[in-house]
Amino acid sequence: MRIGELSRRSGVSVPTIKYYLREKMLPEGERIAANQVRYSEEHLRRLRLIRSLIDVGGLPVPTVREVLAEIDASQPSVHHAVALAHRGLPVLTGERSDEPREEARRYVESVFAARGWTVPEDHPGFTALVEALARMSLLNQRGFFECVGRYAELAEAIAEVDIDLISGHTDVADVVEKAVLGTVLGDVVITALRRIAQEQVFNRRMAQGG
Amino acid sequence: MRIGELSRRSGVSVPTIKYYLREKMLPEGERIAANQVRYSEEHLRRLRLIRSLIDVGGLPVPTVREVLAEIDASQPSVHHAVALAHRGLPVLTGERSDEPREEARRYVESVFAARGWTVPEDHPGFTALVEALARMSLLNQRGFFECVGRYAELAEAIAEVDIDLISGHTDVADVVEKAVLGTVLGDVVITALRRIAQEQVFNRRMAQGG
DNA sequence: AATTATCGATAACAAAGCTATCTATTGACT
DNA sequence: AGTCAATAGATAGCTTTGTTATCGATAATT
Repeated sequence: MRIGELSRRSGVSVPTIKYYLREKMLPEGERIAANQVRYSEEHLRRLRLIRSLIDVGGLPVPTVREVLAEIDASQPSVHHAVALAHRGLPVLTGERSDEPREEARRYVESVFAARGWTVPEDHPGFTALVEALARMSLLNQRGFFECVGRYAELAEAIAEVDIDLISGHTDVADVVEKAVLGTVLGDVVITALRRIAQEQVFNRRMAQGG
Repeated sequence: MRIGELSRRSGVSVPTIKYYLREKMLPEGERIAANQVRYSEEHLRRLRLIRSLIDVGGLPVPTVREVLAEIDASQPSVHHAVALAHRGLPVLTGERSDEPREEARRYVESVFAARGWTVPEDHPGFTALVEALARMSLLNQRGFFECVGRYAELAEAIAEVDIDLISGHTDVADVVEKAVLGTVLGDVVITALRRIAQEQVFNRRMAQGG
């Protein structure tokens, strides 16, 4: 198909498709003539993947490019691809370590030790978690700390479901893509479900207790 | 204190503080002279709240302003404040309803019916959820649908913890602020924990099964 | 033959979020 | 009292991000 049809079927404007081509997020099509390029169903699929990561997952364009590069690699790594995909999280690595941050860090370490989790200090998830708790502490909301253990337990149950979803597949590229989507769109799904569940629980308790 | 000290103690530059004042996110200080304003500890706290919502929660500035306005309201509503705070989610309401979207919508409704959840069709969480699943469907990842039920169950367990945290407090403004922080920073906490838990579960299974 | 689409390159645009500049005060210190 | 840094308020500028528009030359379509 030509770029016009690709645009129509994907819902992405022609200039934007050209932009993605320039940014190497979309591979070049098959050159038919000096001035003519043909695109395939694969391009359509790739475009849908890009748009999903951008407007559902909220990933910035450069991150999408990196994630796609990893998916396209000859030896793609699930671990690396998902790590890249997590650039949606606040990146808060270079922060100074003042007292509330140290307190939060010690607390998280104790919770993880209790669960038998082993996490490197510079893990993006770890630093994001510490940062969130440090802010809570700064805002005198230290009561939140007590929830972290229970959240961790439930996060583990979620992760079991996540890993179930990708295990049993052998094609590496497929697993990587599933992992990326499961993580990025999965975050949206879980956040949305949490939001809805909060209302259900809230309403139920209002009805019961008053 | 004067604006310089406020800047030093909060880590926010003077021009940025002035910007937040212009944007009505930070209330005006006490006017000492025609050309002199005094700020309080409350301003410092507010500034920390703003920065937490922006750089940990990732909320856009206009959304932060709305959330703060609700917190400041004479009769603040937890429901409304949290709804505003959820503008971090992809806002995908005006989407056309094509076949994959309809399929996703029907599926979500069946899952909710099974759990006894009642949700209006235009609920932001609902539309975000439907959109995420529709994209999965478009990308031939319909296997993800089967996880939604389990995710919903776990989301409900998370929501129980969330509601526990804010119940038992009587001051309305305090409850609203706790709810907003619990939702916005809580999302970051849960996402980070999920990411870490995925690695733990993955490594554990590798060790066991191979 | 006439119209429309496409190509690649480059420039323009819009929003978001800060940051810088400017002038007239004002406070702090010697 | 005199000097110098800080402040207020207003306005303009900057950077990044993501997208869109323009253009001249070719190619496809009717």
